[in-house]
Amino acid sequence: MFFFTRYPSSTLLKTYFPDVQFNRCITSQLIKWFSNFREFYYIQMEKFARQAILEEVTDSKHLMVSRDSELFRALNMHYNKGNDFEVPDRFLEVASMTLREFFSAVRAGKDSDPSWKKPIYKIISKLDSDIPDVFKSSRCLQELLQS
DNA sequence: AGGTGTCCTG
DNA sequence: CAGGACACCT
Repeated sequence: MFFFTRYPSSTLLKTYFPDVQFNRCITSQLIKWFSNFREFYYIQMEKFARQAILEEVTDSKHLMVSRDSELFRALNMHYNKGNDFEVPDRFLEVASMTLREFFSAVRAGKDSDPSWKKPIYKIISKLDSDIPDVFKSSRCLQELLQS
């Protein structure tokens, strides 16, 4: 689901787990998961952005996340270990945008500001997509089991 | 006060 | 990932 939405609301999550009785604990745990997912995501982005700068990449236009890039491998291994899901193109676009944001921010020296990542987070939070209905837990589990 | 997000830690 | 502290918002 993270491939589609990085900042899901609790209400959205609830609609995707219709067979789960949500309480404060379960809800906050799910929210926590996505928070952890984001942390990993942004850490990777910063790492590869800084690496690109060290490699003296100049044009951020050529900076993108493709399915055969190292960054994609790291992300896919983390969120989709068994390759159970086909990663949507939209995610690659968002990832590429994130990478470029980090790249230009670091290159501009904005990382001296303690809260330099906040603006990037805000941009990325606007890029969430809808989650396909296939992910609604019951059906999703069935498909995983038969594959 | 309770929900949410981040940072830091293990 | 989970736990906990902390800030921010409602």
